Amino acid sequence: MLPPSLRKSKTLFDKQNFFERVFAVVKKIPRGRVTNYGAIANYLGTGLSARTVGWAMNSSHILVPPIPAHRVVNRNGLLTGKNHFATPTLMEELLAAEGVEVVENKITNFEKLFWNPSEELRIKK
DNA sequence: TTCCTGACTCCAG
DNA sequence: CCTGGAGCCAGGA
Repeated sequence: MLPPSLRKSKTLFDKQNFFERVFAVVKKIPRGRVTNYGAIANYLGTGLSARTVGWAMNSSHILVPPIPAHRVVNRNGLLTGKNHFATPTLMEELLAAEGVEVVENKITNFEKLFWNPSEELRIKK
């Protein structure tokens, strides 16, 4: 039985390390590749809490140095978080600089560029 | 403490 | 193909 303080989170990951885990994964995303919130959540074992991953990204801008949050988009390859960057076009520009083509706020060839942490990082169970 | 919101997803119509 | 509702977790008011 989990202690009351952790019982709320059934996925029982240490809340204090959750952000660190998210950041650690994001940092490992190869240049020119992208992933989505759900994949990271799944990798961390939080499964259905993709929103929390996005929330972590929201807090990431205070990090020094900042993590490549622009490589994380939603499941459709849509740049849903672009408005949270310094400028509305910064996210797209950063991706373009890595060779990732973005059209209408959407990453083209998203399936090919998709980087799945659960596979790439080879989780042992 | 309760209520609300959100860089998400999934599922039913 | 599009829309709405529900589940999810952490912070802020």
